[in-house]
Amino acid sequence: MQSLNPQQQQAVAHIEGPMLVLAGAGSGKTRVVTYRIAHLLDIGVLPSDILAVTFTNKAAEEMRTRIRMLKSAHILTCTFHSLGARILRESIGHLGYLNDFTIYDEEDSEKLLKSCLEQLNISNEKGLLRQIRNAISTAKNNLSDNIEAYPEVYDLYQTKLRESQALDFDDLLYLTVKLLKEHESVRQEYQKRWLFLLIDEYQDTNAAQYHIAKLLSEQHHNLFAVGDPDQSIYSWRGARYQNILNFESDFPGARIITLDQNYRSTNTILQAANALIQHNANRYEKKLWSQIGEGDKIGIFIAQTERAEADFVAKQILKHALDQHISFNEIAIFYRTNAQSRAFEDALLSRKINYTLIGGLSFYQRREIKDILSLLKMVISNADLLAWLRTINLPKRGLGPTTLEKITLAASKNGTPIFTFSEQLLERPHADVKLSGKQLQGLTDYVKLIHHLRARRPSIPLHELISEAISESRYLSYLEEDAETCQDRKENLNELIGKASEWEKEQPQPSLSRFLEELSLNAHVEEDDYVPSVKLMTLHNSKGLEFNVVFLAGLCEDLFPHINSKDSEEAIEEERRLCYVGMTRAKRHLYLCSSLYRFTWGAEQRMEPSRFLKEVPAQYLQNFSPVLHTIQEESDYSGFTTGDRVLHQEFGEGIVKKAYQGTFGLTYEVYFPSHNLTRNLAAKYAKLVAVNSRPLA
DNA sequence: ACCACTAGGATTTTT
DNA sequence: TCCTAGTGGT
Repeated sequence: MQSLNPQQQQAVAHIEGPMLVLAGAGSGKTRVVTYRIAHLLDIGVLPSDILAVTFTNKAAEEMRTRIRMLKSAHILTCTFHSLGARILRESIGHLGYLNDFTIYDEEDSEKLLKSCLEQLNISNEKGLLRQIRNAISTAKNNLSDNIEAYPEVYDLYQTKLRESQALDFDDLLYLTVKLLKEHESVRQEYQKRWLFLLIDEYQDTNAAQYHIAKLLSEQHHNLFAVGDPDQSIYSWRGARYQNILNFESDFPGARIITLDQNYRSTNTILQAANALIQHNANRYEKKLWSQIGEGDKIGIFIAQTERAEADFVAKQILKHALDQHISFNEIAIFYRTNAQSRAFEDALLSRKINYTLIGGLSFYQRREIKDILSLLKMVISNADLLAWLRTINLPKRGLGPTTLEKITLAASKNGTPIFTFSEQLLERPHADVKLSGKQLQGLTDYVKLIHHLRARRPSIPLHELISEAISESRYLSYLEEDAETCQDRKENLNELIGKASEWEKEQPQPSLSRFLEELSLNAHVEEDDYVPSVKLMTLHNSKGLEFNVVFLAGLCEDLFPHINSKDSEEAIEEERRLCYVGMTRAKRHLYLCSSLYRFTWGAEQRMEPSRFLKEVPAQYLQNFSPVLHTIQEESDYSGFTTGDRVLHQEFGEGIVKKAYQGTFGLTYEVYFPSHNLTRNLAAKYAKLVAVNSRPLA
């Protein structure tokens, strides 16, 4: 307790009733949550009475380990989605579903939706598929069961999900709310199970998540919510930061505590971030402060091209690593869209800097992994249509799209699960499905393969089952058709086997179904820390993390803020919050980078520097850019141009005569009247300071 | 049914 | 620039 400030202490000591902690960036939020859990345990609350819900798997993991550092108890920490999966696994029967449903990820549900469009003869023009997917997702997250456009697609999609005995990600929330709302006994059961409920990142809860929180805490009222409205960045996923502002009225008797002392960043970084977020009209005033001291100025770099931008970042990373002995693990590059990562990967690779790409296409989303996992899904399920479609013709068994459509349609008409239907087809022919001898043989092989794996499942460990699935299906010979990618893919499969056996060792009761469930909800938990590496990620992925050195890249108008957010001030404000989140991840060194030209879709495009650059006052900035005049015209960055007055440590006041790119990077030719001396000074070595008001004598 | 080739569309952000 | 859906030949 003594290591906490008074506000933190109050939050930690809070026991019963609703509480909202408005926790600014870096204000020790995780610490407060973990200490409070420890405190609850100290006063005799059982570990099993406590439920902590976070926003990402990573955050859940982090919280679990932080709690374990304090207490040896096991506290259930999970995301809303995995909480939903857990509840539904136990109780979905009340809604008329079977409880051994499979979970479809984004790719799966998009494929399923695509098949719906095809079946209804609706062509996927102008990203209609995506639009409908978003509409369905939004509807479910807002707890509505219809959409305006193409309701028939929604209906068919739901029907197909049910036929496949599958739930999509949004169902995990939507159906949980439905279950808790409509079945009082079920609701009471879960209200009794968890007497203390903690929710992190409360500003990013959507309607469904909000209702889960409300329903679960209705009896005991012990809801402890933590969040920061300035860090709400998921409105496009239905998040409503208003939830945090309405907390007092939603949960009568709520106490509210604000944490505004920042323990992470230098004052320069905080002031700059504060200044930026001030440009948002819709916000509750809160000013972070810190005792860490002023620290370095924020580096600004406007490159000519995105390549040059990446080069600067790579160079600067090496400089920090070599000069200040900062580990690569303490350095991160953030960008707005995943596609931006490539330039940085190239630059880091060419300098042999280890890096880890966070997010993006994860291991478990790779084709070969999903193929084999789908095969394993068929071991468990008779109904999983997508897993069946994915594996039935791998390797080629003579069953092409036309035949598959006939089979799936007939199975659907029959009301028979797809695999069961396949088995029946072998025994007696079906009027609508005529198969050639070759096709019949192929289908027989497939059914035999699944039967074989099903028979083997009880007697061999999981990782052996996986390698048997690979060998028995002759998957490797299929991979060998593409010589270029074959080696990589084989290695990935080996890694999958390795990961499975590792997982088996850790689990008290390993089973195939648990393994698959964990993977579908926890698709990226990788990351080996053995080799220090620079972390590359989107700004969204950066939430909740901190690094000694942060590069915020691609600060170009239309990229960040993104072009799609231009038509509404609300959306621009969310982009600004995203920028705020990025800046406040930095502990000591922050760089804001941009470029004047950028390759998009193969063509070079002129970009304007982001408005966010101009919203950070020049006094906090230090310009590293080579193209001074361009920048000076366009905004008020620090950095010097001809005519600027500067102060030098040794020579005193001087005037910049020229700025140019020298051997040591940006260089100034400066005249010092008091010494009657002209010197060429490299910007990175001579620490020149701006002299603002006073003219030279 | 499968293969090879081509034209046109794509990039926001995530559980 | 890269990926994928669509086309036409075998």
